[in-house]
Amino acid sequence: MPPPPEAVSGPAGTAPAALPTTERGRRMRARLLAAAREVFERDGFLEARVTDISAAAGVAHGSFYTYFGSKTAVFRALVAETMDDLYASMGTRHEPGPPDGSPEEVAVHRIDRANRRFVAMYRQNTALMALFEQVTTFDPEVRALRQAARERNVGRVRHSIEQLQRDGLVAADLDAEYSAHALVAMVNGLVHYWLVLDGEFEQERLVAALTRLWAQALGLPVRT
Amino acid sequence: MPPPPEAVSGPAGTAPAALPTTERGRRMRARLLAAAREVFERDGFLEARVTDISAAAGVAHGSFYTYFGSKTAVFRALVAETMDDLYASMGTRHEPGPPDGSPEEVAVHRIDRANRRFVAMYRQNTALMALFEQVTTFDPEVRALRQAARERNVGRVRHSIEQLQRDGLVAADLDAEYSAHALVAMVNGLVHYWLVLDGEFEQERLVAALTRLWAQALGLPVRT
DNA sequence: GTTGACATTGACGTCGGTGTCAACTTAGCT
DNA sequence: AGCTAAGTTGACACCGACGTCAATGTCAAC
Repeated sequence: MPPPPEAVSGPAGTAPAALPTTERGRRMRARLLAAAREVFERDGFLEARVTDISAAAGVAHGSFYTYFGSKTAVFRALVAETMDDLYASMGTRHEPGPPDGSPEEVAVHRIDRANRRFVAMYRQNTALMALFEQVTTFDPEVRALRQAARERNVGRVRHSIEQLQRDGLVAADLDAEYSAHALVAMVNGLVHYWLVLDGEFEQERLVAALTRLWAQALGLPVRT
Repeated sequence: MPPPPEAVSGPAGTAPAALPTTERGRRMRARLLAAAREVFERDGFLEARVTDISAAAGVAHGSFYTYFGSKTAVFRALVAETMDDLYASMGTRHEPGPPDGSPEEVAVHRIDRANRRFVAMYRQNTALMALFEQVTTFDPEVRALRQAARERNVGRVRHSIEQLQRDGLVAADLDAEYSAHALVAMVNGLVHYWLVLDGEFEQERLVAALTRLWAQALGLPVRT
């Protein structure tokens, strides 16, 4: 009996592939994950072979299946891991003190910093982000992971907008929730589009455009 | 010799698959193309099988290969065909006369119409557009097709902006070329993001947001 | 140093989709 | 009716990726 025909819904999966209990096992899993990232970035999701991954990790083909049930499974693990890293690195960080200026200018400056960080991150992980986009289109689980990440992001932005409203810098009647959604969608969409279609945008100019759009949308003064 | 190892770069291609010369042949090709669209929309690119396509068209498996060299080949044909249809339908069309109002208001109204048409079209072909996005990420030829389509689009927008500048409605020192790129990227990106991530945007609201962003970017008065 | 649970190995069977091809059908022409 | 080129058919060989598993290795604990 080759693959036990148990009705598990996993599209290409096999055994559950439990997490390792040993130190050695954990190292092995990590190596496989790193190798998977490498192979995926080089070959894309479709072209990547499980064989290539185990080969890149320098281990036997079979070992792969000790830790991951299928190619899709490693990919999901990779997405989860990367998303965590990503948000850790994007969390509130103490930037070199904001420039002197009116509260509005400081706010715009902060927005600019955030956009710059986002674009830079996207650029550094272009291959992987493109892969995420790709797999999102056909794997519901990956889509869910990204959706969750996006929700967290929207929440943070909404929070910032509400803060600005409390400070009297943004009109109180602005729908913070909806605006946050729109702004996040805009940034993600723009950067994704730029990325996938190899647009002509130069990084600095893209950041400037984003910041301007945000400022305009929120009614903050734009520095020309 | 199974697949003749000729060094044609086609990733999964076979014979050239010439165009039909007979009326019958043309009908057959059209049927296959329609069936392909159907199957792709239902199953996605990866899950779609050449067998399913020929079955859906009600013809023998072998007939498929008379007209298309591979799954990728039909898909490309489908993209080309759809893009043509799409631009034909988006071309300048005589809308019900614009509302009375200042020239600025008329301009904004026209922008709103264009955005509305674009969103509606996207919505009607959601499945197919998502597929285009997906395949774009790994098929250079499809990417090229879309890039060309995007260039045409940017050209049209740039033309409109320049017209507005000539009419004195938009600042003359605005970089029309760059703005056109940015605006097109914004619309495509936003709509794509909304589509793929199943955002909460309601169609009317999305159109309104897009129009507002355009107007703000161009310095036109926004109707609140 | 023996034990046994955990980890690793890689040759192998299976599976399903792909593309081929030789035989057959259709339809336009003389 | 007979001929021929174009179109159609579907059984089949092939391929290559996948996931399995019996054998073997590792190492901490006793």
